[in-house]
Amino acid sequence: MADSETWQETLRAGGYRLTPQRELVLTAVDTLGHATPDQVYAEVRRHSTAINLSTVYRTLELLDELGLIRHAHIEERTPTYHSTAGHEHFHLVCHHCRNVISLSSERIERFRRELVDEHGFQVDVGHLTIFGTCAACAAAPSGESRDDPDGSD
Amino acid sequence: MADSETWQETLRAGGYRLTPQRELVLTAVDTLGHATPDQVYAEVRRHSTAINLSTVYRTLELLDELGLIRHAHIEERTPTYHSTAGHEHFHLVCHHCRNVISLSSERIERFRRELVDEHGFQVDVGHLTIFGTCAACAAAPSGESRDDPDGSD
DNA sequence: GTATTTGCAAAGTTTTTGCACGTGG
DNA sequence: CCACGTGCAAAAACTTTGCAAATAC
Repeated sequence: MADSETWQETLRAGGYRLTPQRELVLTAVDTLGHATPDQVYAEVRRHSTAINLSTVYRTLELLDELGLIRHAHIEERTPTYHSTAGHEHFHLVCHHCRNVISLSSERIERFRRELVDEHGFQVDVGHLTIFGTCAACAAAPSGESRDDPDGSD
Repeated sequence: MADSETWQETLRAGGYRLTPQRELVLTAVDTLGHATPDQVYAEVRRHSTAINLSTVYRTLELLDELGLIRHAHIEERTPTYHSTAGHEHFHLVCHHCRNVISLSSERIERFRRELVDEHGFQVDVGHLTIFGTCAACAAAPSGESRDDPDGSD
């Protein structure tokens, strides 16, 4: 993880170059909070046309390897990237309204420890996504609170 | 969930017909434990050539809607289907060796309750996949225990 | 008999790749 | 300068769709 290093230092330390595209992608992920490659591309294009979708894919993969961003599986079949600038967190995603709630990794600490103690399994908290039904959607008898008419996934 | 109904009754109750293809797909998912559409297709083909890949996709979707199977996201961008015949469970998946450990929903009961109490969020346990590092891979300094040379995802 | 389901082939989406050109260090 | 990175276009991988033929009931 980038700890106290700047992203520039992290790239350099890995033997990678600082390019405008890499900065644009990193900034876009920070701005968006959570974003699929397509969304990152769209966000970058708002600031500059000087980027190609395949570069976005390559850059996201690189930044993920370097720990400057992380990805989880919030959408059905596209990874969703998020910044690692803040505290480590995981996600609750509502099946119905697709709202995403971010929770600090402290909230899962006890359960995480149980899995280590009993199974020797170390949870990757930053990658964790928990699906279910949020309070609002559970309360709505039909689907009044839904942004998305389809309750799939 | 299919509770005490047979799969035949569940299909009928939904107004759907009993077809050989639907039985073959359901059996394949039960046999495989966890499987992507491709793997289900391959398994079905071992018993019969009388099925088409698009039918597999359509059938998996239908069986999922009816609760006869469930899907989680174990692979990078393909849903993985599993039977609902046994007890409800969730999955631990190792990033490195890709081994899948199934745990009974009881194992997550306390944490599940915390999320309900504090956030009103009801976890969909059957859909839950937790990524991390298994005991064997944590012990292996380089990567001796890996089936998969790549530690991605 | 007839509405549902399937097979087939074609189209749609999303992601990856090869390669020549451009550029950061 | 020169190895690394990017744009472009084409290919690959995966999934969905339209429609005629087959079939469950």
